Amino acid sequence: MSISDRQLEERKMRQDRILSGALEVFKSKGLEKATMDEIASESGFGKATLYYYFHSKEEVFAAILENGWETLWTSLEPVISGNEGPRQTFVNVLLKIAENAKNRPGLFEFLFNAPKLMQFESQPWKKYQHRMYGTIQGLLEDGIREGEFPKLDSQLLFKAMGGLFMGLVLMGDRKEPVSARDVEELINQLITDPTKAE
Amino acid sequence: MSISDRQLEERKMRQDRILSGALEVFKSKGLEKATMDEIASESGFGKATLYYYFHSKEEVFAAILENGWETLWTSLEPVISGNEGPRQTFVNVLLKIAENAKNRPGLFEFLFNAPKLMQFESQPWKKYQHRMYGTIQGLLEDGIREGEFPKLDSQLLFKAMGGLFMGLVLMGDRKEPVSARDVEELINQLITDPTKAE
DNA sequence: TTAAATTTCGACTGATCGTTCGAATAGTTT
DNA sequence: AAACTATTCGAACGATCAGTCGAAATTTAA
Repeated sequence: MSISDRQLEERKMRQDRILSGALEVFKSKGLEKATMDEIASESGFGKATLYYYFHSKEEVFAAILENGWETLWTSLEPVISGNEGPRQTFVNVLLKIAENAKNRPGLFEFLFNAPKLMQFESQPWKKYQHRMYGTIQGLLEDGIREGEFPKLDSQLLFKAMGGLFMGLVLMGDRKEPVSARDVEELINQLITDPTKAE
Repeated sequence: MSISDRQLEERKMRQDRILSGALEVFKSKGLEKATMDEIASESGFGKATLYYYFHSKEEVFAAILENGWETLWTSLEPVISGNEGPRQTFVNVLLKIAENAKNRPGLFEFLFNAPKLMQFESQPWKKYQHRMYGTIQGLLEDGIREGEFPKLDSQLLFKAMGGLFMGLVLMGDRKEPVSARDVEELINQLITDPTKAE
């Protein structure tokens, strides 16, 4: 007989345990300064055992990103295929991302910032990243076309709104995370909505 | 006799040459992956010579940040002490930063992003950073009080506007940097100005 | 129970790289 | 020119650490 379901499941649990130990270390040290020894002791395995589950430190790192992006994207899909207007859908997407960020503190700083300086061979998480960015860009374009956003270059608007959101969710002290209410209020008060001009 | 002015000046020029070589390397490799050998060959000195001018790799890095922040802050001072309203002054500050970023491409990504994961002993550039953030926060508070921005929590507005600006200036392809015109137009069209509500 | 497969791990290795050494060269002063 | 100072640098050192090895422990299958 081959390998049992339970075995596969347990193996996956061990991988996840390694991954979450690794995330802690990466968060505090960054990719380069994090050592496999530290990841090992943080996750409760011997160093060599890590190499039984992953080929390299980079692979561990990549697995964290891949997992994170996939989870994020999956949670976003229903929001995106909802049938509200572009502007509201856009806000809903932000709210959902903020919710994710709240549930897994620290991970999202990674998802968005980590891959800057990194030329691994394959970056499978980029698939999700591009999908997400594409979707958001599309929402903004639709919103502009329908007059729910000011008539601006959509690339520019994308950068601005992307940055704004990063600033809200990922900046400053982690102690007081930004609430969903804050995000929604802020966008609606701050960002001109031509359809609501009095 | 002691050391001549010219000698001091030449020494400073050599330090600057090292710093700008180092910036190139740090930009493409990051702090950890950048090697002193590469910085040496990039700046045209032998490796040991670097240590004649700086005590360590970290000191080189810190000198880049310190220089950059000081230059930035100095260029900001006249803008800040101008006597336009808070909102316009805020826009002017952003424009000035964008101008700086354009003149020294790549440096500003550093100034704002690099010090995240870094616990050096002394971080003298933080002085400028705090001054700048404090000033901007003050402008936003004044702007809110005078009704030039929506009535929002100023911390939140600060994060949002900070992020927005980072997104504009530091995100995406470096090839097509955001122009001053873009920044100004975007802020004025995008960010609600209650005094101009029709 | 015994054989086979899976999982674990401490000790070792090899490469990388920050930093130091000591000596050579260039420049300045007397 | 001689004495002194400032500058340069390749070679060597030593610490760190990713990744490997081979054997032990544990689990599963027969």
